[in-house]
Amino acid sequence: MATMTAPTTEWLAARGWKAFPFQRGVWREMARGHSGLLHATTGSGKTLAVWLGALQTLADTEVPLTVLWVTPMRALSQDTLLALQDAAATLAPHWTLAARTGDTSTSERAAQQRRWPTALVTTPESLSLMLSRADAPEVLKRVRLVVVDEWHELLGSKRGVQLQLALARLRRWNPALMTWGLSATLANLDEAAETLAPGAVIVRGAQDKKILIDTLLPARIERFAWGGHMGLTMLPAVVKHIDAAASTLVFTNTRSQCERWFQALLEARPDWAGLIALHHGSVDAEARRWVEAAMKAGQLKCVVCTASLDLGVDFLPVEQVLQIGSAKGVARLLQRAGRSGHAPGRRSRVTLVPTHSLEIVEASALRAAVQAGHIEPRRPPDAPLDVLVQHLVTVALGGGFRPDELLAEVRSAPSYRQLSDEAWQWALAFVRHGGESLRAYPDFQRVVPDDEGVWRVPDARLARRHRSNIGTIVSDAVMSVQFLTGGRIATVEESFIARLRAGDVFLLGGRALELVRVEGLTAYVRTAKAGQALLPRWGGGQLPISDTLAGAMLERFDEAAQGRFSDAEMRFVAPLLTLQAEWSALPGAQRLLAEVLDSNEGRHLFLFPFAGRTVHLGLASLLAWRAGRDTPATFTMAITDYGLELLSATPIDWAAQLRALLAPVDRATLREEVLASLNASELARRRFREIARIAGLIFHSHPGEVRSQRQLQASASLYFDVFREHDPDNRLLRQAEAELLSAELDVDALGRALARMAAQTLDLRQPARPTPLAFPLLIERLRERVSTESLAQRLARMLAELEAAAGGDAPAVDVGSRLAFGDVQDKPASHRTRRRRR
DNA sequence: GACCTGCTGCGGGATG
Repeated sequence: MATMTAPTTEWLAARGWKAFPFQRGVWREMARGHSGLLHATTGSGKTLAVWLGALQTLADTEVPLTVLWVTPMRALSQDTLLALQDAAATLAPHWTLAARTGDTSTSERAAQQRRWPTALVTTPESLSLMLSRADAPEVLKRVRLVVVDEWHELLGSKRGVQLQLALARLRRWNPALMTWGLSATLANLDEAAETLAPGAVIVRGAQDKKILIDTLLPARIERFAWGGHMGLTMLPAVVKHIDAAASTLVFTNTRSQCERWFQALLEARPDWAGLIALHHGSVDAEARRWVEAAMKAGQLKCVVCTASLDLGVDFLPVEQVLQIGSAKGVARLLQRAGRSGHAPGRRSRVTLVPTHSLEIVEASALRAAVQAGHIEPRRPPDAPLDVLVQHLVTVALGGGFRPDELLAEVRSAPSYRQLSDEAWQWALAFVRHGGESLRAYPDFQRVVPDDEGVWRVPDARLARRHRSNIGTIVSDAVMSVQFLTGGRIATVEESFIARLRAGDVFLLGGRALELVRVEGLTAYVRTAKAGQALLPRWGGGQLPISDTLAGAMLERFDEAAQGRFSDAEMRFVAPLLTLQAEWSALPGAQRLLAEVLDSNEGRHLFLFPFAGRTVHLGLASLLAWRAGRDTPATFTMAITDYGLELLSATPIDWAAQLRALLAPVDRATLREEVLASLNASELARRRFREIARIAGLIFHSHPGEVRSQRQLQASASLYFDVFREHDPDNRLLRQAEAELLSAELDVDALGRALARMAAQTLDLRQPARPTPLAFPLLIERLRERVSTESLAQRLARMLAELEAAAGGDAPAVDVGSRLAFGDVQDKPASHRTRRRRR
């Protein structure tokens, strides 16, 4: 047995590490057996700090599974394993280390089980799978330390909740278990620490990362920003910027934007072929691994990517990061900036590339927020029953449980601290026989108490099915896109391919492809000529800008209102803001701006709460619903991250009514009103699919079987209807509604926004024409109504006339004549994506 | 021919 002493400064220096004070802080806390949360800037040596602490504290014991190291990504597991092995080779050569994820081969798994390694690197899902082993208690009770890497990534999701339940289990088996989280900085560090482990100490690591944030400003200011969000007008400047550095990571917000930019860069610089690559969630895994390796080896000049490279392989050679379009939040920007200069003492550099004028204000706001240390919080989900139900079956497989004991354990997981007895009984009944409406079906009698009162899974087939469906990530069914000759290219949502016909051309994986035929869940393609392609649209989440960022923007507007333009970005947009102030007013932290404008379409209300598009969607529906309660009226709405538009044919007296319509109400009333104002049951039905999957009602996969999206949606929908008719109190139904309100509509944020607006001065203006702030909303709504061709023409005309008016020599524009829709046929929004060039 | 919005992450194992 080797006993380790603290590594010497020389030992650390030889590996390029300085002994930072926070590292000693971690070692001291560990020596006392404390749990903790270590937060520090990326690339500051968090991993080594905790690992060295583990070696010092635990190296004189060498039992199987002394340390579990949990990472959110398989790719990270491999990297982490190598880093841990390096230090252990010198300091604890008697330790064995291994990784275990979905990538681990059957033979490796078998070898691990014959002799568990001292330290195991794994994922939350693989940890849950280990809990489902019959010998889980014997094997896992020896764990003395769990390290959770990138805890901020897991904290706010059901994956984090699943991990909380696993930790609660390990803690019951070993009450002295230490838990250490590694995290980026968050607004709610206390909550993050407490959610990880009760009483965890917070250790602040190195925060001295130098981050340089600058903005690529366009050649001239567009006072009426409408130019889409692709940002390709910035191409020449971006090319120049990439050219000037050895290596660049270009972040885009969407996969289609990623594809489009990659093509555009290649067209601009054909000599970069082979030197630039693209990387996003739909690109084939093999191709992604190649890109990561090539970037790491310094063979690539530039990678265009989405959030797929937010985490992951640490690219030492990355010199700079470009962010095309809004970063949406302070934490996201920091995360991305941290991809460059990823080593202690090195500087990160991120350059923002705005795709419309207001994003230049965002850029200024982002820098201010970073300087002030304002970073978004991440909040754990509250007692999701689908995750609990899955966990119950897992535990029943992993040695079985007695309900009373398990209840205490589950309540020790912070997300379930308030779990009611009724909810617990419901969850038990659900795994026992599927709840009231499913009693008749043996497939839902998953867990049964034996003679001694221990609940177990008696059926080997159900056990196997459960294991192959463990996890909380529910993604849409995707089709694999392959060449006729067999090479896999990428995956796209079934719905995208379903819209195409043989012969159609689309851009994917950096290539123009022609669809040949579809077989099952595979689409066969051949190479087509570039230049005439449809862009795939993937079904994705919507990313509203964060409260933190929106708040920072309002502060910028306040400064502008006082005539202060404190940085290059604000000076650049000064003409836009000045015009806005002239024609109407600027919004501000204490001032809620509303604009009312009449056209021959009707009366437009523009409101600028700066609360992000999710909140604006709920708010627009709520306003329309409240307004229509007294006087029947039909509204058309548009939303952006900055504001909303309500258009009514009837001349609503907004000046008299708006204040009252924005009145805050208590939480329960607000939830009722929001549900009433939307097509809530359809939205909840969609939400229910995820819950049904996690709770084990429907199955993502049986080994050797692939099911299409349509099948899954159909069966989820069936359960939804059955429950609603025969079991209306079903708690999974209620959860779907609650998640719709919280996760999708963010009704609590809406409540906060209403409260904030009530405290603001309402500044209602009646401008003669659409203002720079209103213009994007006008466009947003037009986009939904008219074809792109005529939209472009109309916009060009509107813009020319608004610019003329802004120039000062033109008479006030009669907006009505500009907005006449007589020449335009209304079309469903989907036509925009169906359009084909012939 | 210009125009295009909408992210990421995981996952079996008994038997021969």
